[in-house]
Amino acid sequence: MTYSIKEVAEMMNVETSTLRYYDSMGLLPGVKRVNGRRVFEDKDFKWLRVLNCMKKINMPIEKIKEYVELCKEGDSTLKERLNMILVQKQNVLNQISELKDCLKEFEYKEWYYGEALKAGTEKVVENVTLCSPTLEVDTIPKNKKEEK
Amino acid sequence: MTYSIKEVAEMMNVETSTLRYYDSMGLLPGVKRVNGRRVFEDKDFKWLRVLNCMKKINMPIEKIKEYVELCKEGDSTLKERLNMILVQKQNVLNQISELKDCLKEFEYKEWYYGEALKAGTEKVVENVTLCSPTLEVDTIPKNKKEEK
DNA sequence: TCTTGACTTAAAGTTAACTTTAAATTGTAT
DNA sequence: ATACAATTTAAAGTTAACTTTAAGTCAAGA
Repeated sequence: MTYSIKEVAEMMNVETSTLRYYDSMGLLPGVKRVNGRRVFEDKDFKWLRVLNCMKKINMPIEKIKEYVELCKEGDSTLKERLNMILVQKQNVLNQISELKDCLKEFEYKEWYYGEALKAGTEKVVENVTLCSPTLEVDTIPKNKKEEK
Repeated sequence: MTYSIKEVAEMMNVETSTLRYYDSMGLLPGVKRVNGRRVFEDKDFKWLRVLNCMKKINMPIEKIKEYVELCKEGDSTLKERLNMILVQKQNVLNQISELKDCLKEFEYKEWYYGEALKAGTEKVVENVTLCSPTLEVDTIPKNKKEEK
């Protein structure tokens, strides 16, 4: 099965110009041409999936290109590629960890605005920086405390 | 306790010029001035912490400014702010979910290159797109299979 | 008092990652 | 055959988020 650049763009949810840009930056190795037009095959999708991941973790295009170049060089770069993958894996783990901290902040804000809305004013909570255990308990109805 | 822009920049791990830029974009409301110089107080750190989160989840500066403006308007915007927080909370959850998928891809690549290095060549694994259960089992030594 | 270092603003410069434009070519339907 | 839609390239334009520069102010120590 083969696909045009437009079809691939739709599948990947990007502009065709973005795919052409990636190609011009050397990020789409092995994409065949027929009469000058790009023709995407199944093997290209395997790579597009990895590319997608690399983009999502904010790897700069130059770094992704480095990886592509290593792949092109063959088996002699296996170790280097593994190292690159390990670094990026740690990078994702760090990002997930940071986002989880942010999530906590937003969850606190959700609680904060919930309390403020109940009271009709922010004054009730505006001096509270952290959702301290004490405060947490105080917001749990008395008849529910035992269940905890 | 008060802090100079340089001290804050060091604590937040950003350039002083970045803090001035944020200020110029209206992202540092309430920072006092003494003889024209910015003076950061403890209350400013509370906000900087939130700002930091908003930056980490890739909220554009314009969007953050919107939130700041709503805060300035007072209690009449509580509901709107809660909605904004809920949207961003979902945003973080989505990002975490996406990153977890990426993590899987990198973990697969780690396995892939591990196998390739053992064999000395990529040919052994290069046709394998997914780390299928079958393949997973095949890489577990026979004497360990029972333990699973 | 003088020098040094940290601060100020406004404006210009930088960078990455696209996006748009223009002009040309090709494939498909009428 | 002709029109239309999709493709191509090269080059210029855009945007967000800083960063740098230049020219000046201010406080503290020698």
